[in-house]
Amino acid sequence: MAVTIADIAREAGVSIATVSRVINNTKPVSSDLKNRVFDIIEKNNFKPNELARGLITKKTNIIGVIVPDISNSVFGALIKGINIVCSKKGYTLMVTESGGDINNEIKLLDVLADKKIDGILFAGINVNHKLITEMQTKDYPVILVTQEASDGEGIMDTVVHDNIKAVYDATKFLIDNGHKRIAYIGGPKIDYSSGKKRLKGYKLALEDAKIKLIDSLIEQGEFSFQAGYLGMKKMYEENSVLPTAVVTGSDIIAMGVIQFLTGAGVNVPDDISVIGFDDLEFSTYFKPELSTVRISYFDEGAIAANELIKIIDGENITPQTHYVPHKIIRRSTIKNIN
Amino acid sequence: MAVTIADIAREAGVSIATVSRVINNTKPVSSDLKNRVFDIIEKNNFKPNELARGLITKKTNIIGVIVPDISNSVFGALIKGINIVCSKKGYTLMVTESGGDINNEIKLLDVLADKKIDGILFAGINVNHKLITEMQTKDYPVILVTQEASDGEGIMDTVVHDNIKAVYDATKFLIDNGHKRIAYIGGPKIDYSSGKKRLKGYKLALEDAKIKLIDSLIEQGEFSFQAGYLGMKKMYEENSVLPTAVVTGSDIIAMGVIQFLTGAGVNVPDDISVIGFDDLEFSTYFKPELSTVRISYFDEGAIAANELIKIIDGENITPQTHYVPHKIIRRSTIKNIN
DNA sequence: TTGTAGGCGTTATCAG
DNA sequence: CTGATAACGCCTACAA
Repeated sequence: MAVTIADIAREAGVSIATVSRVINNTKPVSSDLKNRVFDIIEKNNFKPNELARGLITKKTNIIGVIVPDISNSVFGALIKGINIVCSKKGYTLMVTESGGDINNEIKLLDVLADKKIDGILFAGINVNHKLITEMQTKDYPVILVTQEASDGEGIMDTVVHDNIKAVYDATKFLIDNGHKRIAYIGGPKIDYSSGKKRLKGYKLALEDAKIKLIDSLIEQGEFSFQAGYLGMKKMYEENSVLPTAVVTGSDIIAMGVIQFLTGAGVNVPDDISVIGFDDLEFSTYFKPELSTVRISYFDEGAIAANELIKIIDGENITPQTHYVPHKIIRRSTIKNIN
Repeated sequence: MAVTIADIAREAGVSIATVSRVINNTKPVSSDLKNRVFDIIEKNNFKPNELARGLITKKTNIIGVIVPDISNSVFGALIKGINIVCSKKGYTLMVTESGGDINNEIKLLDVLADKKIDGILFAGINVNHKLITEMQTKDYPVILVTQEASDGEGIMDTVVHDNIKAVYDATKFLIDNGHKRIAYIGGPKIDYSSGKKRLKGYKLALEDAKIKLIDSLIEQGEFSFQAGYLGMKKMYEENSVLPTAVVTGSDIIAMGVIQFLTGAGVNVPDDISVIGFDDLEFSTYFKPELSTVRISYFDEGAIAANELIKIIDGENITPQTHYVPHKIIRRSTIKNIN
């Protein structure tokens, strides 16, 4: 049986209340008494039971995290960023995986609630009205990371990168390098921020450059190597005139694209330029080294965690969307054809 | 204020005890009463407070995880495996990151204890006597994953791959392909399972094949691309006769090795064969496609989680080391020179 | 500055 | 089968 506050009180010859006060420094206690109690606590290696404490204070110092895929390096970086600030501020992480399925996400919202977490950092695929309503009925704060709400944007506090702008910049970068026939191979349509918004950025950039959109140069699928490979294959087979460049929804997709191209005897970047998205560690090791849009998921996690903790601490914050800057990284997969 | 068991009892016109019984199905309750209570619970969406419950039952259904690096894909896969079985069995994961630092690990052992987790899955770098002693004084079970104890092996329940055998097999594979001058570039010496043991496997294989060990063909450093690059560079510069093959401690190291070799005009695998370790997703996308030793960290996590839950459930298990099988994967970086 | 006692939401023991 | 009631370990008015 672990030592309790009562044991300490007894040994120190004081009341439980007094011990509690010195532990929490919540009310003045004479310094000699304080020292005596501290010594006894130290000696017995006493640690207050956090369950009992949480029962009263309604605080557990646990923060819940919901991500679609724990083993995906994007979310790995995100969680690392979250953990860095949380652990520093005395919070422990409860990490869960949703598979991106909304019913699962709703379930996890409850599982974590049952665990009495102080707040949640939520990375979803499509944070729609239903999900938001669900979140708002909870008695803990939740912050969106990596993904903004697809419905009623601005209602939820959010930390993301500007997906539209990021892909806009990527596309613009290719245009500035002389490309006009630019394809897009990106993530799924259901994925609001990473699917829809990125596509939008692509379209906007073409529009601003007065380049006509060509439907057969747009493919949407999974965020996978295979999807990139197959998407490029389809495009290759269905277009008599190939694009000179392709914007992709992720580095993994880009790798699949390049894999197909190389296999088909199309040289990257001599024949076709390719730009990725995310800037995974491996993108540097890939051959040819992948040009991409660097996103700091680590930073997003850290900022979101900070924001959440502020709210937990009672700071009155009006919901807003924080944008973490991105950066175009030029490596070896883009050719200037001006 | 959330609804409590008292509210349910009142509305159902029964005692709190009765409600508790129908919830936990711990003692017979007349079926009509049971139904009435269930209905009211349903209607009010009542969920027992897990803190209060845990206070009494000494069970939280939380499992703690300690890994050196959350964003490392190896541990990503491990955690995913752990989570799959834990979530299925009603456990939630508390994930922490140690940086591989022993003092940090000891601290986390306490942080998690304070959270009243039911048990811990521990992935360390060097699980020495001090750490084991620390673990054994805790009042919760801990299972080692990915790493066996460096001191007093067999004392702790452990789930790992056989590092010695795995690298032995890798080295043997090269020998069988006609190689005799085989180098080793692996992880740090402090790392017991992944550093020391893998080196041992290499040495054993050479010994069994009656190949003399050459000190200048052995490099130990970090598990990083850079370490692989620099290790190979050093070896390249210090040996007049290059090896015909190199065994590495990880895929990342192997990639660094190949990067240097390629840059130095040495062709892989025509001039030098290389074999990695882990089989990361990216090893297939790498050029040339990396031959490697496949380890299923996912399985290790799943098995370890299962084992831990058994212990938590009171099954009396004698500590043992479970080995998860590995597999040599031949791709494009090994040449048969027989 | 310190102590008493009630309560947080459950489970578990003991009667009936 | 069902109901009081004492824990579980701690915090926090309220008194003193």
